[in-house]
Amino acid sequence: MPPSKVSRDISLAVIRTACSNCNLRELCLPFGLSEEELARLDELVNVRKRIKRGEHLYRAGQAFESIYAIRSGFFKTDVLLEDGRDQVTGFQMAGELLGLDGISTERHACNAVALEDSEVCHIPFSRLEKLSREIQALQHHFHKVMSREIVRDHGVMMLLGAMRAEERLATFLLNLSQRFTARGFSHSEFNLRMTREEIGSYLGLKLETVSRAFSRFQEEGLVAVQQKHIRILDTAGLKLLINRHGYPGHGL
Amino acid sequence: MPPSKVSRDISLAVIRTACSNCNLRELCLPFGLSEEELARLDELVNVRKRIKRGEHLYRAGQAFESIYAIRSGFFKTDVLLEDGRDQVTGFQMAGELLGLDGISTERHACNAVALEDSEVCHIPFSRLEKLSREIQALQHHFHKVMSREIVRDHGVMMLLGAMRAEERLATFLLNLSQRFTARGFSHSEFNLRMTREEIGSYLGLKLETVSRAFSRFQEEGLVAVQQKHIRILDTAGLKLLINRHGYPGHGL
DNA sequence: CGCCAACTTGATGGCTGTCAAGTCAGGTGG
DNA sequence: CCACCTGACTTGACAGCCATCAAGTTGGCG
Repeated sequence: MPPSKVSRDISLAVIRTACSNCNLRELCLPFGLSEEELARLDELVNVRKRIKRGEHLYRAGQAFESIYAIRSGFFKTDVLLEDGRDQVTGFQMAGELLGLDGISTERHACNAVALEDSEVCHIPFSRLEKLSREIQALQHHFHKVMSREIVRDHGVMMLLGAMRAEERLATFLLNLSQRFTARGFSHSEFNLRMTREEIGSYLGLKLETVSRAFSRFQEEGLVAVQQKHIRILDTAGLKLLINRHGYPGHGL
Repeated sequence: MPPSKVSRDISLAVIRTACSNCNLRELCLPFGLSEEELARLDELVNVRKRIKRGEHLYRAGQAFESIYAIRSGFFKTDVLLEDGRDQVTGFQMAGELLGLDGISTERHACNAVALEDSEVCHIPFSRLEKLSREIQALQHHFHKVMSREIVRDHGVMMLLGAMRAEERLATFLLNLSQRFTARGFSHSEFNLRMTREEIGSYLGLKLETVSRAFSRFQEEGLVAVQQKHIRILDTAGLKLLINRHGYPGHGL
């Protein structure tokens, strides 16, 4: 595992930017704001940071001050148990927010690590709260984003608590596909940014089990797997696979 | 499973109430508000509903309009898969909020069921948003509550993804104990409101596994179990049990 | 008193974890 | 440009934890 050396401060090239020009407007905080409101958000979200692959955006325990919007790149978040076990709690891509977990205790509750060279917008939280007291649409949208995170987490609980290995992986692939689609990329072909071990941690499986499930999907013609490159060949087949184990005598 | 007959409207005895007199002030939304601010919250949260054991407070798919603060009683929330599998996503007790999942899509994303006769305070969400634009402390506290839910969910993911059956149950019991303590009840002795099957669903286990784990805890003198009555005899022992399976060669 | 849901306990099996060996791909240095 | 090296991945054999199936017990309630 890489982070053996003491982590220096993140190499942050600070750049001016503007939500009003961002092509992720529709996915991110600016959603639904008027021109004038957008301009006010711009004043707040005006600093971008570059995070290189493998570096931490923040670590569990650090004081919380800001949330981050992913401008480009790919992240994972994870939590650690005292004895060294860890659990990946999510993978985040462009347009999604990082750091919401820190509001609760004013300290970050998880680690956020870039899985590829990335850029994030820096959003001081107290200023966001101030602005969302003034702009109703911003307030409401922010609440929706937090709520969506809660709903997403419940979906992961379902996945971890009630699904078998292949169902979990199928759900994961379909979810990735859908999120890539929403960003204008191919829904059927993409590169995984994370290792089998990270996928396994997220899905509550060991890396060998993830690997075997991929192989089986390939045998059955559901996907074409070549290392990190994935082509989804049979979306319907993957969906079908997920709902086959509910009632006894439902096919298997 | 009971809900076979068509669910009539919840029998709701509507009662006037006031946050300013509520003995759950310190746990609930009013936390940190001044006298005057409290009075304004009172205007909003002025209706109480009674929900009888087994009844739904809301169902997945219903239009979202309000969140609910539990005044007394005990609830579970769960999500359903199309094929009939379900996953309990949480157990909620007095002072906790229900319905945050509905903000995202304006429809409830899960079911909320009373596990004993309960009372909830009804909080129209649009009015809460309005008030929290005007009262900074309320806004901030509400954000903290949502964030806390996210952090809690990540803890459950850790539990489901990285722990074994007995660790999960121990974690669950310690969590209940801590929450009862915060409400002024005994930390070592309480009654479970949920069945073994519901505990199992929450923990990603079958009811038989939950039962066996209880028996084993009893054999080892960690807890005294008599049906739904639980006495925790060795808190330290339960905690110890949780961190024994991390690194290889860590005791087991 | 009897019924039924909830719970406990035992026997068995299967999914996934563990351990191990081997393959592949990408990057580095000669 | 190629050999080497390393991390990531695949595949196989085996084992263990938990699910499944089944029978019996308990406790609450009408």
